[in-house]
Amino acid sequence: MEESKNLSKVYDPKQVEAKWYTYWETNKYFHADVKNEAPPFSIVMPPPNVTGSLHLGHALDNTLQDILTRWRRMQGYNTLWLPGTDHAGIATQAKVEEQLAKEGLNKHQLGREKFLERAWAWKEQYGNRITQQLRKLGTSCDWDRERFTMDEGCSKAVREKFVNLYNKGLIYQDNYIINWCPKCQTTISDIEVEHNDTPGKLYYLRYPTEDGTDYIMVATTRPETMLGDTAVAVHPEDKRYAHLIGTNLVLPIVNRIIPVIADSYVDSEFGTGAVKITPAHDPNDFEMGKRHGLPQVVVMDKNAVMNENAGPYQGMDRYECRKQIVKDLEEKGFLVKVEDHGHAVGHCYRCDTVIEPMVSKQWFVKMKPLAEPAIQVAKEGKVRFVPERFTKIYLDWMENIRDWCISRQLWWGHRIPVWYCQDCGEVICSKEDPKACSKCHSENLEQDPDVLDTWFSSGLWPFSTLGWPEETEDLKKYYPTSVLVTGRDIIFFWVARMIFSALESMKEVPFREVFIHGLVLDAQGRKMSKSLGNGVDPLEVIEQYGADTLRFMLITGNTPGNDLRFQFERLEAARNFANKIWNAARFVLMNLEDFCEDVDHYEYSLADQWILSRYNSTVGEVTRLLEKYELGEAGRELYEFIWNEFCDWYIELVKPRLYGKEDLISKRTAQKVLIQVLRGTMELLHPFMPFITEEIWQHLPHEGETIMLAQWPKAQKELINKNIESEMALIMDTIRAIRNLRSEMNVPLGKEAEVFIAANKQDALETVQKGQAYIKVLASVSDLHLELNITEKPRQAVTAVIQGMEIFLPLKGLVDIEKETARLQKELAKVNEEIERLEKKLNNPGFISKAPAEVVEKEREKLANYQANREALLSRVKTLE
RNA sequence: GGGACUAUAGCUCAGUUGGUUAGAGUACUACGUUGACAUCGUAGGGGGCAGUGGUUCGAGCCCACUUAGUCCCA
Repeated sequence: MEESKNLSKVYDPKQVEAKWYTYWETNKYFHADVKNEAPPFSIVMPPPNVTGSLHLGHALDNTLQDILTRWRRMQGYNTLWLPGTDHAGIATQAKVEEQLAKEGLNKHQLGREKFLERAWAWKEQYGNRITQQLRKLGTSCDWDRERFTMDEGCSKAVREKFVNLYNKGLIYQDNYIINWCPKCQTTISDIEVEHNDTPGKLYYLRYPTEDGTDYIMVATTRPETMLGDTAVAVHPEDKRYAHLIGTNLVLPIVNRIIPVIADSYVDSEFGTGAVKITPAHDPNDFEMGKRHGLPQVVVMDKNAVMNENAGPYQGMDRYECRKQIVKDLEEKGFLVKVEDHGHAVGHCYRCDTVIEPMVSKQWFVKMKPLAEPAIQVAKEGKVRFVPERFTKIYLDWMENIRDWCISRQLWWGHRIPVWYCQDCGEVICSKEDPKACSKCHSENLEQDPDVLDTWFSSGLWPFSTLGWPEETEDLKKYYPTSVLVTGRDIIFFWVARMIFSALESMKEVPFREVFIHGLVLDAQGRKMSKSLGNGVDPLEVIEQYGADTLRFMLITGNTPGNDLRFQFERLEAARNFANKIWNAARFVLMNLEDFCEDVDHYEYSLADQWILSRYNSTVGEVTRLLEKYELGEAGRELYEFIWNEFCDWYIELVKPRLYGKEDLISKRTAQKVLIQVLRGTMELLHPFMPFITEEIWQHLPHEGETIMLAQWPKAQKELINKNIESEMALIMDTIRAIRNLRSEMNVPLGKEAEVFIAANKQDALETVQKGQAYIKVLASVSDLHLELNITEKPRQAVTAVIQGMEIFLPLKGLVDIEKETARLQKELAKVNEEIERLEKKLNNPGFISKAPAEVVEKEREKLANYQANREALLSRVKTLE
């Protein structure tokens, strides 16, 4: 306890955070014991990119998880928070390629095997960075169980899953229109395409009929794709073109003969109502091409450069080609007009390159059969989204799902476990690398060069990390997990895929609840991005303000599912809160030196009973809010309790008892209550601000090794006392009223004053009597004259009225009777307004008959109160006349 | 084109089953070096809840429409 006297006046997070984290981790407090009989509570961490670094989104996501984890652990659950990282195919490969480029190399020079060695080396070098950064945030996850999507177990799970789906006929290979990123040189899935509104042009082109007597005008945003046109489509009911359906057109420049087809997909309102169809380079055209059996002419290569099918344009970049083709069409008279036209253009979510829809042979997962059960569980509430509205977003997507393209033309990732026999052409899909062809026994096998979409492995995360496909103890104990905490931006990418993957493999949901949070935006409400340079580095924030402060700032002042703006003012407010707690604790510790616990007699004062009542209400309230995932509200509740009740009132009320030497019992009681309430409050706050609470808790008398494993406080209902609370409320109001009068009359608190109080009711009189000492100290009153009805009310005084009780602050010679009368009249006017409003309400028969009795009763009480105030004010005005 | 979200004090946001005189932080004003804290204390000013119309005894909260902004999907 000696060192407590030396606690610095300002809280310094640096001195405590590293110390406690090491203590927790080395003592294995984060470790979940599968043998522990308590009911399980488990979370798997959304794995950050292995080579990434911590950003505010991670900070928010992991703070929320840590709060839930620490809270449940304190509640006694067998709590597992399983951490890990994701191999992040495209992102990591891109970084390794970047590194190679600096050495003047590219991956083809290196070859696949060597490249992968480099990639693993990169992973070894940077893979720990983000997990170290997570530690700085205070995350209490079980590092002994840390996983990586490409570790042995996860890789095994991926193969198991792929082969199972393949054998069920749910994985197939097909020529299909995919999204090709010319920069990343790989396909990306539909949801990895970001559609940005881009200003563009709408080109009107004239396609002549075969006999040259007529023409159809089509409108397009991508004239260069005309080289791959294999039809023009119109709506079957469009009268303008009815006579041309079934006839042929001549494709300008190329001179290919293409048919006019009718398809109800065409929007007659758009452009000219006639659409050129390029099945190999547009997803909608692709579908239409399939319906009508149209040929697919691919006119670009993998670099988005025009290929041999582009004739004279071969070798041109797609945009260069666009310019040239427009020019040529114009010269030849095929270009009719050009209009400005904004439209959504698909960009690669990784590199922001405009993606090129292209027909190509890829692997797909058949989604309909998998989506069906995934829809059911959400509808039946077996997976519950918080906030609830995200259920609809999830369902809309699931119900309109398209097959999932899972092959990626990358090297870094899980290689597709399919081999092709070079001799007999047999296709072998196998969990183990096959030695020979199962059909012709040839050993001349070649594995499919592609790897799987990263999300294929992260889709298995909740069960692969627990040991699947083995039936491990962990899997039995912790699966299904309790809740998944993640950002609303990856509901489709990840949440949905985990749900359908789990249902297929485990026949059980992966998690019972999904707690969705919003994005962390900058102070102006913009997304943080590298290109804007508006990102805030959480590690710098931790360095400057401490992890507790960052955590508290991130979870308060925002509600579940909504985005949150990062503002330094709010960070300062959280920092000040930490400092306030620190100093309250310092105060308590400084006054504990002579405290001994083996006292068996305590006398609880009104203030003691009040703070215990408030504390116990807070316990109940915080617990209730956490159960509802209202973490921000729970944090706010604690903030208010600590600052506005414990510090502002209780500590102030208790000071005389601590400083006084006479009444030892009273002093001991105050010390006991201070310890009890502060310790309990630290325990409640611990999930939110783990470091400062541990530091303080360790200094307070306590049992156990760490606050982390302290029992979560239980509300003692018998200590919640509404009478005590309303008595204190009257006393506090009285104190405020006196302070108010003093402030208005410029009587500083340093100068003691005499005060008269005329209570209008016996119970009010008794309450104020009980609170006399408090009033004297906190309102700086020298003599308090308290009577039921004062016969001689001081004339030279200013007055306040609360609940019909009159408070007089005599000011000899200082009171301007006229001014004071005016002040009272103003007050009276306000009171009259309220009375009028309430009378109107209470005279409304509808209100009396339909509103609940207690509401009516409440309104009556209010009215009585105002009437009492009016009486008092009126009589005061009279005495001043 | 479909959908979601947001609109409350100068700024950032709470206000969860409709019921005090709508709150907090921050900023602002005045006063304050009383033995936890100036990263503080006391007191104060400031909005009638985007608009319109409805339901209701009663609406910031429910419904419809409108406007503005953000985002998702096609």
